[in-house]
Amino acid sequence: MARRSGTRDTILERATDLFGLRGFEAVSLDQIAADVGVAKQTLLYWFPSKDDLIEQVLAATAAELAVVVEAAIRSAPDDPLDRIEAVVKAVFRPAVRRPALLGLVREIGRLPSSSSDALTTRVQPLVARAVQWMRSEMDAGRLRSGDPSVIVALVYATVTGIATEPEALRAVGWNADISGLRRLRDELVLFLRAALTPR
Amino acid sequence: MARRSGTRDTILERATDLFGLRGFEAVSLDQIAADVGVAKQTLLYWFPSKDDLIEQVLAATAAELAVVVEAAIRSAPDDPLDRIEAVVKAVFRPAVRRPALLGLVREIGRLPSSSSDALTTRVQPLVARAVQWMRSEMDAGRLRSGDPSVIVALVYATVTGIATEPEALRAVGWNADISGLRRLRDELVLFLRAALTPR
DNA sequence: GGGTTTCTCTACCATTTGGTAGAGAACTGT
DNA sequence: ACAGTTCTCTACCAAATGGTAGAGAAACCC
Repeated sequence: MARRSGTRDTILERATDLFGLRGFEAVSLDQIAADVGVAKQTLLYWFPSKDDLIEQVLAATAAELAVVVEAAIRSAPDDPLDRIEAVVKAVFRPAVRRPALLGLVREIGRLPSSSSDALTTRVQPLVARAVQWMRSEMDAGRLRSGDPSVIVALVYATVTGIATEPEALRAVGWNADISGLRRLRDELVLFLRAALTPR
Repeated sequence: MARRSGTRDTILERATDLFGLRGFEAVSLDQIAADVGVAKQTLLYWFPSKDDLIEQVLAATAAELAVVVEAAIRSAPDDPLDRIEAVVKAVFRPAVRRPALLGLVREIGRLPSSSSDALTTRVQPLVARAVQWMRSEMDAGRLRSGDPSVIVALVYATVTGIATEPEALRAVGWNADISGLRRLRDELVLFLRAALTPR
């Protein structure tokens, strides 16, 4: 049953980018096939239907993001504020390198929830852990008190908003090159520090 | 040349919601027509093409958002931090009432820029003014120093991220009801206060 | 070498897409 | 009452959509 060609992986990768950048419904199988350089029916050999392809793309993306975040958590420093900074920067890294990844997350709301279960079940525990950790740090007085789940949601919304809307951000007079993304990321970290440093 | 029926306005309104919630390419003229309760060709009577409809939707949305923001600026208090809070809350209001409005903004990046000129040219000056104002307040020492354009972009990304991704936010364990949105908004305002209060 | 599995292809299909042509109501000003 | 405009409709079209059927290479195991 071992795969002998890389076609499947290539399809997954290109589909991830196209879906993330333009949306599931807006990208046709023909377009993905042309992008990969293969016949549409080759896609349908590897993935029985477009819905299945979407599901696999989400599953692969969830796995990839989870690995990055887990690694960042494992190697992060102990000081709560440094730790937050490290993890936020880690989340930003794939988003900067490959905005389509977070563009996918944005697309979830447009799907029947069953298709996004793979991603949701992968991301939820990480977030739950983050919220729990933050609450305990707050109780211990090492972070200023607040509602951890709201803070996490806020960071999440910011990161996805930044990562997926470079064009729209240009509409507010901001330049979406790499250095611009870095400045945004650093400003976000400063915000978090200012808001969470214990008084 | 006066309009005798409200059909055109109804089409614009419904199309705004559908486009904002599901994306331009994902929504067909047939679907909009069915939603409005009219034949597809009635749409094409009022708007010569789908592209034209999109353009008109964006123009109307830009006008609507600009009015809200301008009114908020005009009646906002003088203290810089209070002023920021008032404007942010004003921007949030239509987003909360009608998330599709900001969903539209998110769609801009997927359009040929000519189609979004109407929105861009309407929003840009407002943002430019905000940045200029913030810089002068920083110079006067009434706000902590920073890069105003980055801060504005950050707020913008947060608001659109929150307003357009209730489903995705649920994936990170956050509840997207009205009170949840209010809590997020209030937390954002707290962040801004903490980050911008002069030391 | 022969049979099986892996992999990609051409040919085709029903449905949906954005859009055209043009008929016919219904309201308007005179 | 009548001419012109405003407004919505049915009927149709070429192209693109997701998907099926099945043929033909190429690599694998024996």
